[in-house]
Amino acid sequence: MEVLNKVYYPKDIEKKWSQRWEEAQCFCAKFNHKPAFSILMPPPNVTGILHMGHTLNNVIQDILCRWARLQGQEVLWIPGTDHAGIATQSKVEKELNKEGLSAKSFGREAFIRRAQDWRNKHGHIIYDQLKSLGVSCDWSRATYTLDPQYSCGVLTAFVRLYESGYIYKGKRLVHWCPVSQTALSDEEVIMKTIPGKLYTFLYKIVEKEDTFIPIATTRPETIMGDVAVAVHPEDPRHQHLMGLHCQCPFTDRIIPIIADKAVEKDFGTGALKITPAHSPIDFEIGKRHELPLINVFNPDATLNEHGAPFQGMDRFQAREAVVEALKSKGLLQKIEDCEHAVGHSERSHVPIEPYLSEQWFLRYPKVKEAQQCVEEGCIDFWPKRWIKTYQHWLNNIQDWCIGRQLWWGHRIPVWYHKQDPQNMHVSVEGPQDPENWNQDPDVLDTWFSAWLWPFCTAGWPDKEALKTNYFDRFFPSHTLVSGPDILFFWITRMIIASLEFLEDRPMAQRIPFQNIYLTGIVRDSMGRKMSKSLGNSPDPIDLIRTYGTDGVRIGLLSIAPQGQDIRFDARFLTQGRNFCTKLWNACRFRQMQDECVLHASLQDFIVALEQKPLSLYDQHLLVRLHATLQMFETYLKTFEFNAAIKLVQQFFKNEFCDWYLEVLKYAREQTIGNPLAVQDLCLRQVLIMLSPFAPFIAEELWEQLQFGKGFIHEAGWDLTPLQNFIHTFSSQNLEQIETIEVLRGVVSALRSLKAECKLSARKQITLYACLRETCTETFKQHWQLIQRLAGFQSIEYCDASSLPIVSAATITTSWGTFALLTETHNERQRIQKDIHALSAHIASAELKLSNENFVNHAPQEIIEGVKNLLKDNLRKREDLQKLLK
RNA sequence: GGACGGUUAGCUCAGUUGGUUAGAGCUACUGGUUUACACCCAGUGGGUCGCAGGUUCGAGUCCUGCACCGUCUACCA
Repeated sequence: MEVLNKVYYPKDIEKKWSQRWEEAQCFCAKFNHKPAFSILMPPPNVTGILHMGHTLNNVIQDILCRWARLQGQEVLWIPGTDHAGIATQSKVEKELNKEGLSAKSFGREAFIRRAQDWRNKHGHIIYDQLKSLGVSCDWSRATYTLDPQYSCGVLTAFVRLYESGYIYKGKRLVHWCPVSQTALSDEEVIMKTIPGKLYTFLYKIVEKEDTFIPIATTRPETIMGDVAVAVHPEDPRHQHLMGLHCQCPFTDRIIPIIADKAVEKDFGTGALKITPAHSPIDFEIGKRHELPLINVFNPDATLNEHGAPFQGMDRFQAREAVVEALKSKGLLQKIEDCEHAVGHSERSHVPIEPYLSEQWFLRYPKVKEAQQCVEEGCIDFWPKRWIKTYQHWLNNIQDWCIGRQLWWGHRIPVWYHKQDPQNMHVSVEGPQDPENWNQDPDVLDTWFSAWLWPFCTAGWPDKEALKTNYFDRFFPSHTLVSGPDILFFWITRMIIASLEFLEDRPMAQRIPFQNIYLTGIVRDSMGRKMSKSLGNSPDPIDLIRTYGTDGVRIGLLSIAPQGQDIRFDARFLTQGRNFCTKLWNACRFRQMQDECVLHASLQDFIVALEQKPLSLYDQHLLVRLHATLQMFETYLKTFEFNAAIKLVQQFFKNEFCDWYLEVLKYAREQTIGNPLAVQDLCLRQVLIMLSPFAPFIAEELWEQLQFGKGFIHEAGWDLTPLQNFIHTFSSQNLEQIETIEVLRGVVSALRSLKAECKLSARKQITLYACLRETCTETFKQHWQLIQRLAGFQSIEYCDASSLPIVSAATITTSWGTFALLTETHNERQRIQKDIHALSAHIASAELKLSNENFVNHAPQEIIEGVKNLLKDNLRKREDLQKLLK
């Protein structure tokens, strides 16, 4: 018969199955009577390229989907991409700049066309990369956040929130990115603690000759925007100055010295310059004291006319210049080093400015409900500890600045009348007479579209679309899988949006997902975050080329404990690849033994098992297989993927290959048991367990070995027939089956004995055995196998006194003592060492048992356990002591 | 400043409700290759479980304090 290639070549096989799955539309969700299961794929940016984080996330989602399919559920997994406002806009701007053009000169319409072109050209890259990971999502339902229907949902959400009073326009300090020149939300600002300087300047008191007040600041460039100096009302140092005025440097402004409790007495000089247009605290103080707002910056953070005499300078240049100027006037008292936290733009990495502007804000609806649904357990977190973080954020939630001064995105559906700009029109369709209106120039934050993902992907608010997409069947989804970095950006907001917009349902039907699984961060082998600038982020596509998709998936998952950061090292992928090869070869070995015939169902396998009586080795393996299957199921239910994959690997390698197949080579010669049927069943179940993790190789071998008529994911996961079958023999025979474990221990001990004597494993010599009476029969029953596995020519049974002692190496097991004739020195010493070790264990056990407290308090089974162990050790020691005599 | 996570073998990590002599994998070292697989097999070595106390008959596991590493979060010019 035809046998597999000697080596597994993933590339062709992956291509073949990707095509076959797609042709058969395996992963398109259908309407049927199966239980429904769905997952929301976090949409990557259209500008994105696949990184290790995506790889981990999507593989986990794929495992959940494939596992659900195995269990007979109908699975919907919608993929998609996000238009990524700032990221895409800056990418296109850069491209234009290269051509010597600027976005502004290009104009809004032309720019958007250009961005669309860009998306059409590059949008498929991330999809192709995802496909090569083997993800089983429904590509026919792929959604893009700027699709017309999706956009309609976004605008509808805006209009509804506006109408119910949650969206409003306000003039206040926002986080301003001087590079992208747009406002940002709180979440897009990253606080970094950086070293800076704290300058102390002297402001001249107007009312008193030659008197100064020292003020401390880290931002001298905003001095021209000062409108007051504030001190703490109870600060003794400045009592005499309160109510007086001082001169604002570089301007002719006379500014008051005011008292406000927000000033920290102990920081700096205790006197704070108040620049309400450039600092949130100052803004609040300014409001309380009705101070004017003076903005000294242009949108790009160069100084404007209020910043004279430094107009036109960049903010950092201006800082130097101001310091120099005041120094030359003798008004600089000191410069100190100081660490302080400065907000940085998440995208362009520059320090953000608190900047006064008019923006759209959202006051979050349904905050209480969002907390409640987690408290009540409608939504569960994995790992649980994230619940605290989630609740903490909701407790401190701030209004969301949703407007962005960009062109790329959903334009805000608000129009201002040309004659009367106070007259606003807010609707999805826009006004009837557009010629009389100007639309708001801003677009919405990208996350304002992403937070609608759970239902806009199904066509919300269009009721017909929701129906044709079986929304009610597949909502809520089962699990959201993501990194914790977008817990607030996206996950929490999706919960709020779903609670708000699906209002006519009970809470359990309004939440977007039942579980939130937060993965760890993939770091490099030194524990650093992966980043472009460090160049420590491997390209998953390269890794797939080297290790195969399944190798990458297995390797990555086996080092990803639940919610813990991952230290990535390619050598783990080597393990994954090696495992695939091993699996491949075990199947090849099966083919070499005998023809494989088509088995259509699990029942067929069991029928095959019943054709011949099973050996003890067969029975033992089947019992182990069953235990493995049950454990596997538990692990997947509790999202312990790394434990699950390790379990399968361990069963397959240690129990199946290294033990059973070696036994089988002997058993076949002896024609005992039913090794073919046992192998078939084990391989079948191993492939099934592996299929969510390593879908390509599993599918290929499933076909090669003819384990079913259809795809492997149609195999089903009902263990009952197997359980019943195993019960037929294991119930009366369990004790005997368990002796196989001891047998393995004895074989291992004998191998070790030979190795220690520097004898080759194949060296055929005589084994001297001094067996315990109760074990003699069992030992003899397995002797031929032991002989073969450990390599002995013959055996001589003897009692302890006749064992050849001094010139022999010995080992003692629970079945008895074994010895080899060899030129070993120090054998006595070795035995003494063993006796010594045993004595320590014996002493500890005896101490325990003589402790009344222990005997009175400890549970019976623990005491029994200690007693048995003591007995066993005592006997072993006795055996050894006999040898020395 | 607050919250959370981590600290167990050279490395990466398991270790359930406290309970028998703390386990894997990788690496290292030794040896082997018979009916699959050198992307293989067998064997060996290696740990006062971060530190200091406490509770208990019994602590890697529970409690208290400390140290170090990391993440998030709020920030004072």
